[in-house]
Amino acid sequence: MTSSNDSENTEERRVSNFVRNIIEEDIAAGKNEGQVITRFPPEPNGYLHIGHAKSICLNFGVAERYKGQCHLRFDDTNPTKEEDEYVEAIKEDLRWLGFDWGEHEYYASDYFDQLYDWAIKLVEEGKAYVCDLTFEEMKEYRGTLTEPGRNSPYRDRTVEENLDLLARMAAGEVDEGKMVLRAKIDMAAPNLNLRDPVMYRVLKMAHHRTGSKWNIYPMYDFCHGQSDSIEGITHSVCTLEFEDHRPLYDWYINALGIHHPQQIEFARLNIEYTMMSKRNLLELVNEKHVDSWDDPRMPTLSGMRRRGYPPQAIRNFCEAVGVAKANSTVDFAWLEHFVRNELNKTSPRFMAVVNPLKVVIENYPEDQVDELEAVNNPEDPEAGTRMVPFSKVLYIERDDFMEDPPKKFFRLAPGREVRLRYAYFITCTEVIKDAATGEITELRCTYDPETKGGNAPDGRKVKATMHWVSVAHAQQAEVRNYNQLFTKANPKRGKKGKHWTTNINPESREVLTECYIEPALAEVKGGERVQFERLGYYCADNQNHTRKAPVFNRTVTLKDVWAKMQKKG
RNA sequence: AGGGGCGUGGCCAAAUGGUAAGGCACCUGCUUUUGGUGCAGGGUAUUGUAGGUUCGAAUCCUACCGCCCCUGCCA
Repeated sequence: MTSSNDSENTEERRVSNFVRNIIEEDIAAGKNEGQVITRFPPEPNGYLHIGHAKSICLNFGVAERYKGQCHLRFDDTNPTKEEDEYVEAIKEDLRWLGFDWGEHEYYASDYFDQLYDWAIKLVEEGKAYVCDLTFEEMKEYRGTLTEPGRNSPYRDRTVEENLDLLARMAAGEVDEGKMVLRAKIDMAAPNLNLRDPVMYRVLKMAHHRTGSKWNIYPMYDFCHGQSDSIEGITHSVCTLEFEDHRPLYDWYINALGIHHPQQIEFARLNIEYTMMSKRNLLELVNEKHVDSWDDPRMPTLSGMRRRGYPPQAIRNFCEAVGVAKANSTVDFAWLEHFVRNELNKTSPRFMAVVNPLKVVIENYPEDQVDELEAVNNPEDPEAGTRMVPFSKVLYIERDDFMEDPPKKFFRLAPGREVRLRYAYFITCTEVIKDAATGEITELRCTYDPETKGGNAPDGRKVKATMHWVSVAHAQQAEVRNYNQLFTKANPKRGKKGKHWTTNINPESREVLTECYIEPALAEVKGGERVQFERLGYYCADNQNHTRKAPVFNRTVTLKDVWAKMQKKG
């Protein structure tokens, strides 16, 4: 894999974060024999988003940096939510990001037998019991944040009875919701997680990997720490909300006397104008606010892939964002910076007119066609050149002409001369309008044959260079311009009583069907990333794009000082 | 209110007692056949507040303020 200068520089600049500091101290102290084993533990119940990418980059990054390894483990303890489809999608996203877990692909369900044995051990030691309380009763017995809970009336069952009941639960003799296995810890603990937490619940449902073998399934809390332990994880990196669970994991691990991974919690990633919770993303999909999980407006990795974000840009972004314990929300502009930076170096340039205005070059011979040489990527000489056809009738961008331009506008206007990129200087001589609506329908211009290629022999300068396309040679295409999915930087914080979906941006997608692309651009394949000169970076849609009916998604616009000036007024 | 965390410029984030990095954003110039890229420069911080310890504090202590998480048989 080529590591770009950018990623190397970022690597150098980011001297430390607290997770790396801890690991380096551990290595220096000879802890775990200097080994570093991390893991990325997704639940296969949805698609990965950029928030996961932060965790992925951290876990795989740290493993690589310290010559360790990172496991991929699916936390599949709840058969009611998990599916193989998600397992495959997650693996695809991970590979796309560029990470390799080798043979270290695991499933929490691989440990179900071991977990059950451990549960029996805890029962035998009087550290766990079967409880018949209903949901409502359990809640009531749990107490509140400020009041201690009360012991369950089933708390003092004999070991024999507990063993028998647990076996019956496992054998399918107990209905769902009737009994659970709980750890006997402390109903008065100020940390609610320690108030006799549930270890096993009855779920008579087939599991995507273990089939119908089990009628009971371990809770995440009774599974996660032990899974890390079994795999010999040295540093178990997770998000802040699990800080409160650490004492419970410690309790299980100590009670079982097994390897103790060190859990380190960090703040999850938030980005302006988007949201990162699987629940909300699922709602966007289910309620058809977006087309699918991989809708280019989604912050999912599959959505970003479809939108045209390069994986390296996401990795560089995650590296730059850093790792800390303070909750934070990153500027959207920062993400876009990394996307542009990567794309600028790698995408071939083409001319495409997205909002056409017809231009007739009056003094250009009717049947003549010039083939003009254009540079494919000024940032990369190796990308070479291509030929672009020029003829009498062209399209230019509607925004590139103003009949009555303000001072700062230096594109085409009546009587003004500009350059058509790689072609000629042209001067606007006449504006033709629709008699009824007053809309400009066509421009008449003249060209200077001496300026072929874009330079005037007499040395005269021109203030603007514009992109264009020859009508006779252009292919029509669909262009989907995407904007922020939400109108608020924090979509969740809207007016009181208003659902967050009311903050969805009605202009998040603009579909343009009357677009024209130069011939070479029509050769591009689905998934390829290109630049439309002067407009932005685009990606041929990885599902709908065909040679006959091209479809391009806008990844991100180019920076545009003119647009910025207009916005400011 | 009980418990667990967190507060460094507009946004992230370094600095683990020695006198506030860096990036993004923003602003100025220069370069430019993308108003792109690149280059040069610039302004933003009494490090949440108030005290204290110290020759010296973002870093240690105390109090206060603010924000986040926790009462699923979800993860």
